[in-house]
Amino acid sequence: MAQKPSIPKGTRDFSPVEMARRNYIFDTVKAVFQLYGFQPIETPAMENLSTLMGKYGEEGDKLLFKILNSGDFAAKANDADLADRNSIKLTNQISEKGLRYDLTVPFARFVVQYRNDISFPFKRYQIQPVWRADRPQKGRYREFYQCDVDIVGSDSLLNEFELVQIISDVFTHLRVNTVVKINNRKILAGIAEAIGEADRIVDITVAIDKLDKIGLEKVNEELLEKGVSQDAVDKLQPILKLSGTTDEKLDSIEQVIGATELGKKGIEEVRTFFNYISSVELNTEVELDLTLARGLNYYTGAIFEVKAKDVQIGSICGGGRYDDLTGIFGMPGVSGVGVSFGADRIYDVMTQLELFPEEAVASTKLLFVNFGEKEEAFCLPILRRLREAGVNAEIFPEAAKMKKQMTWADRKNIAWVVMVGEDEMNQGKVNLKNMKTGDQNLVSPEELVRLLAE
RNA sequence: GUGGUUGUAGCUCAGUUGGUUAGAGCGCCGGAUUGUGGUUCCGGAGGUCGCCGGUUCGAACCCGGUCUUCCACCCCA
Repeated sequence: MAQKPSIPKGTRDFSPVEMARRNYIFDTVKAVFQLYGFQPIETPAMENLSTLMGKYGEEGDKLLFKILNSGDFAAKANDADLADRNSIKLTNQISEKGLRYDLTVPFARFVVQYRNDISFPFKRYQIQPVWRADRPQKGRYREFYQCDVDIVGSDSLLNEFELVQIISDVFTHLRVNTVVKINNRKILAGIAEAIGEADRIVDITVAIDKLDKIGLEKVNEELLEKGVSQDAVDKLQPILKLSGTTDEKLDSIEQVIGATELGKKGIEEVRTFFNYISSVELNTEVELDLTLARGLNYYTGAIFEVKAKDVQIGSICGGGRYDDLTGIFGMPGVSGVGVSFGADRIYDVMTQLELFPEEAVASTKLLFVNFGEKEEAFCLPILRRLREAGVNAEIFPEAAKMKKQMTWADRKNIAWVVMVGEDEMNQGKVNLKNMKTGDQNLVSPEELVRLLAE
């Protein structure tokens, strides 16, 4: 029985038009990365499960796609675990590889593995798909592309500043209105410490991150539910209600957390960062958002998130500083900072806003209509010369009906069509038709090449 | 992972309380135009109604399961 062809949930095919648009995004992102001195690397789609597991928290482990071992893996599995139907224990025995979940952890692995060949600070970019066994919904796919830029081996906040400029440049080129939100994990840690709940930092940050989504009351409820004391929640209130300019926010929060070591350091970092920001003109708004807590467990300093102003779709770019990601792979004391552009979400935003330029869909410039063998022989050398001159050109591969060939050219959005029949061959010329205006002219092959090569 | 939602022609969607042969628009193919596309006119093809099972004399319609879509939660690009 012929089954209906389909692809796995949360994955997508890309048509030529979609690819042209996606490449438009990738190309501009790439160009900006290179402008700032970053170099590309690639890593395999699959990594050893041991390098992936435990890096993204408990949730993350569940969202990893695991790859079954080759061969008769079931025979080697432990009988007791098989009988128990213990998925987690069983997984360890039948799977040792997984699809990468992001590009940062594989990059950390890469850095450690090639530490002797890399000169630090190492600035790399990486544009590849990642996979998450999440349930798909709007702007959320199981296979999607990330465009990562990271600097490892430098503590300087100049790197954070460079990243924000990259973000600004990318979205300026793409004509997407964005706001960059900045926070600092050290400030969050300082807050947790100052209110006497230092070890609850994760629960606290996750809860206050939802502030603009569920409101102050629900956040407080959630905090209490998670076991944060009433006293601590009370102390947190002034921080949640902070407003004003960046300087004002920093001044007020300093009064609360300035005494904690981490908090003090965090405030200092954010001040330095904003000094850099104010030293140049940026097209993008940069805002200190103390409720911004998103990000993976491994962030230790700055946290970034970029939102599209005109479309609601979650963040289209995010990142931060991680002080010791390479430590897990046996290389401690190397700090890194980076951001990741979500190409698929950027695509969705740009589609919704109709921001793709028409030229993004590159196509053939000229088509030779095929009239038959003799005419073919006449056209082929001319076609060759056009291509040598750098003109995207092609000939219809068979002598199909004129109407068929014209329709084909029209649908492929080809700008020019050349028709050569007996009359034209006798005169040694070709009939050049402009598909937009409908105008037709007899020109010599030399003229044709000259005209189209411009 | 939890709760909900969606699925009918290539695409967007109609389809009466369950009742003959399941429709439209767009697209596709052919013709008017044997050397001219995008406009117009005429004609044509295309469906196991997501899949499997059940109820019924009878199911696109009711019930169960499953897959898919989208949404909320969780989390995230």
